[in-house]
Amino acid sequence: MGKEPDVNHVYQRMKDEDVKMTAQRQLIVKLLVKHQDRHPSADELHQLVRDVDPDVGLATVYRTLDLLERLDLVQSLNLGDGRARYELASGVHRHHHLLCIECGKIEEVDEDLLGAVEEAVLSRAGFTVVDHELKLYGVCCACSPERGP
Amino acid sequence: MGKEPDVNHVYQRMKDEDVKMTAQRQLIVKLLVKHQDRHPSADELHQLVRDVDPDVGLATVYRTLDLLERLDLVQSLNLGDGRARYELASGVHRHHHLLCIECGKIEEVDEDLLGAVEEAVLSRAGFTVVDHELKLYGVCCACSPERGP
DNA sequence: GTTCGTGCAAAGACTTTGCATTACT
DNA sequence: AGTAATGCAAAGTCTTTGCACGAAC
Repeated sequence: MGKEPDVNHVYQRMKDEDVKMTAQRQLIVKLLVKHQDRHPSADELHQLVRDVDPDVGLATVYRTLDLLERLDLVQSLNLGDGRARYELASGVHRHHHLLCIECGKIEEVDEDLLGAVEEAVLSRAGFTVVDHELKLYGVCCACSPERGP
Repeated sequence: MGKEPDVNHVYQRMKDEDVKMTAQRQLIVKLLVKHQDRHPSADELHQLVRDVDPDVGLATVYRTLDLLERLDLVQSLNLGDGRARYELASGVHRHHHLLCIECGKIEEVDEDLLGAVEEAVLSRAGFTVVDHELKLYGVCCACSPERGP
């Protein structure tokens, strides 16, 4: 339990917002939850959708992702490969991403590590931080030579 | 002096790398230095270029930016508006960006505020950070209601 | 004189949009 | 029934690429 995003939570939010619950939207949400770790692009998600229902169009995937993003149920990421990637929103702040420059694996850091940074920015620049996005590029545990595979 | 990127530093690096110094490249570098604070997109930079030499093509701007990025003289940013933006590289690490959600102003934070964060990630996830990119969304000094304009 | 860079236009990738049809409430 | 969502295809952006010409070393 807790604030982990799950299918029911998303469905409930959509119901509260009076958006129509279509088979396509249900499927898209289900697959977003199922493949949370994949950070799929719209196109990748569309492939997953088509494996279940080949009639769903790519535009519907885009429109549903836009809808979910407006409802703060999904956030889009830019992981540097020229296309938007999507993940379920996990709370007030985004979580951080560790991008391994060796193997390309994407890990997540859920804790908010930036409290001190945000305070520093406020006092030095008078800038009040509301949200943040942090990408850390480096070498993951498995690729690290000292801990080798 | 110091590590601030300037025209001569960039020219020297290009000379060292045996890339040809063309009028177009000189102009592009000059304008990148002149408009450092603008974080121009390729297209915006192209407009600036054309104000001086209307014959320069957009493809040349893209190719020059790619070249400079490969030489670590420029880094591309994703500030969330769907196009790549560019700035001169300023050292080992990228600096951070403060994006005001009210007025859209982009400020920069040069200090490296993430030392503690990177240590935490290393010890908790065994991930060795090499570079990072941090965007802080919030309200800048000028837009802050308490300090009003 | 070679080699590399440039300009142009075409192609490519990702995303958005218009419109007739379909499905939800 | 009325409204909103869908699918398709076309259009829109941003970026890359092929090729002949021109410039740098």
